[in-house]
Amino acid sequence: MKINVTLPDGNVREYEEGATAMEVARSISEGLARNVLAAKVNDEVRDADRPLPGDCTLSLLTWSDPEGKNTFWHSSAHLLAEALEALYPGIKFGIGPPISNGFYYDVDLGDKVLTDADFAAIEAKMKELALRKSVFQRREVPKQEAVAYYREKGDEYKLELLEGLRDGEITFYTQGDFTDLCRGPHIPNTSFIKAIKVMSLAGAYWRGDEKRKQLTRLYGVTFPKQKELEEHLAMLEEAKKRDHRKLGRELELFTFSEKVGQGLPLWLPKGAALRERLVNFMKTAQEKSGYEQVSTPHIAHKDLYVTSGHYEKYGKDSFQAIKTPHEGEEFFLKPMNCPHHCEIYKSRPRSYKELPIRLAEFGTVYRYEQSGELHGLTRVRGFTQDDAHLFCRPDQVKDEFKKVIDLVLKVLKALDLNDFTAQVSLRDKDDHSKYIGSEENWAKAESDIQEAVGETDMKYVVEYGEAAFYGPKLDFMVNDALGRQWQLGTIQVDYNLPERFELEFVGSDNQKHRPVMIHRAPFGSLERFLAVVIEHTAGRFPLWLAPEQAIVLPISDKFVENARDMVRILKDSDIRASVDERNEKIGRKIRDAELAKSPFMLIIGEKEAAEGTLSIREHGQGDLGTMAPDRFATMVNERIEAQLSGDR
RNA sequence: GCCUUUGUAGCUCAGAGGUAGAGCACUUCCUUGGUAAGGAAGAGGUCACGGGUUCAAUUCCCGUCAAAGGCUCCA
Repeated sequence: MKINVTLPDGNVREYEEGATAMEVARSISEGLARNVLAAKVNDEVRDADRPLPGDCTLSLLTWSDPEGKNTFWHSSAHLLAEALEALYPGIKFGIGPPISNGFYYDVDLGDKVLTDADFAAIEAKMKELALRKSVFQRREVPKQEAVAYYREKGDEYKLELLEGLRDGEITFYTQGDFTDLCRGPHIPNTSFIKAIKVMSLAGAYWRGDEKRKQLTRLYGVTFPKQKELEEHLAMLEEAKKRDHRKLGRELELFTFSEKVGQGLPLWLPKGAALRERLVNFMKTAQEKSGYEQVSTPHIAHKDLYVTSGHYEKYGKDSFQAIKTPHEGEEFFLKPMNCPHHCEIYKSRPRSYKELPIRLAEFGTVYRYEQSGELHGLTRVRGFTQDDAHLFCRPDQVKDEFKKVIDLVLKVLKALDLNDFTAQVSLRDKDDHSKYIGSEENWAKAESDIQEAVGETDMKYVVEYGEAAFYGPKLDFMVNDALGRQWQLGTIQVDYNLPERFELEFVGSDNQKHRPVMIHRAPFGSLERFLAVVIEHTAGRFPLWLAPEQAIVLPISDKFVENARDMVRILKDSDIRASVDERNEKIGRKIRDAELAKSPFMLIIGEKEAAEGTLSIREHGQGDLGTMAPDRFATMVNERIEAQLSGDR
């Protein structure tokens, strides 16, 4: 019997029945066979050495395929487990999956406490075992046998995993002396794993449940070539250099103080200038789009959050109430702006004619985050949202959504964040019971969102079951310069709050109707957004956003006065500039300005002073020649305009 | 909150059971220099905080606080 194998290029080849993917690879080329990690057979990823099931489509997976990498790292997790079992006999195993940058294995080490001093020994053991070229042997076993195996081994974690599996679908993989319950697939043998690094150590609750035992999680990363490991480590180094916490200190953007409290950033003048630019940028854009600015206090009466439902849901995780001394009334720091905005909406009767009403506020909110969760500016306890709430009629949802998407795209463009994905989060397909709001409204909003998104040219994915209980949403996940993904802007439809606050408008039928509310924040929070911008640009902010756009460098003190005059001229053209008045040589001033990432260095000496010009040097570019200050200002302002209109 | 690690000058980091060091930054002086570090001198630390062990602790032990990586959570 022969079978027909269809390859990705459409070629159909004939093989003997029982041929493996590896044999197919070998028939194409030895080189390919050496690199095959796994095979995708009719869309299922399988071991390359398993016989093909008959006529099928086949793609051979190598390191360059995401599934190939996953398989490689999954097998590496098994190798890590094998090494750990060899080094610490009797330990128990949780799970060991591949992740986006490597893999981990959760283990119960009993009384043994692992520290990073043990990494070298673990790596050495893994390398030793990898060289044995152990094959990953697949074996289908009856459930009883699997249970018996782990009973004897005394591994309650694997037994628990087995409970969730049906008889007949259980497979074991064995490489060397290590056998693991595993669906597979795996790479052909351990010798593919050439470069190994144990990265870090962490506690991880069994099955992510903090009431259960905390296991030791070991993270590792492996590669088929030593060079790739080195590149990976270099990439991590680069990420460290761009870390917004480090750049924030170096560029004097923000700081933290133990006295003020953790998770509460203090913005330094230059950082505050950045915030100011972002806020102004957004305000201008919003004014053009029919938003109205409002302003609400930082605290509110407990009743507000009882009405909104947040008190019940989050009260215990929130900060403690502030009580008035005589009446004992309870107030809370505001964790979000929407309840306040609902009250603004309610301040008078509303007609269908005035909808949509768009209330915007750069509202600073406070949330209690667990101490271990705080991280630089991306996770803080006090932050400012570029928040707005759109109150509209159900028939306006699509249009409003569309406008918000345009606004978000404009923001991302101005910040050069061109690599992003939009995620549409809809209801669980099978279970509509956990969502509030009418079936009719949901169905309409869900199709509105998808249509609105579909009418743009951006990439998007639809996730079912990811909607909030109160409405569907659209999130923007931005990939930064290092390929890391961040959730920034968000647009959410909300049926819950209009209900709870009993919001109404009078329709053309003279009847009362319930408006739909849309929450939206293109930046998300200024803090997190700036963190991403800092890391994405490595501190070289777009010209329009840079705290200082130009620094004037006099050749010697004789020209300080001329330099000051130049700054005055530039400021008249809205260029942010200052003078480096230090008694230093020009080389030094240039070096420091380059390190401070000043976009332009304007050098003024005898020649320029006589001509009334400036010698222009651009950050990272070098000398651009001389220019009169007004011409320089025009050039800068033209560039800014181009950046803001996304036209470059 | 939990697990592992860390906390020495403004920053980056050495160091040792006998009360501290470097580079950069800072101050003063000299130098007035043309596209990535001019020279000299000086000042600056309760070695995170609180206990304990010790003749002696910044160093060893415990606790607290803060930070890093992860887990959990995220209106």
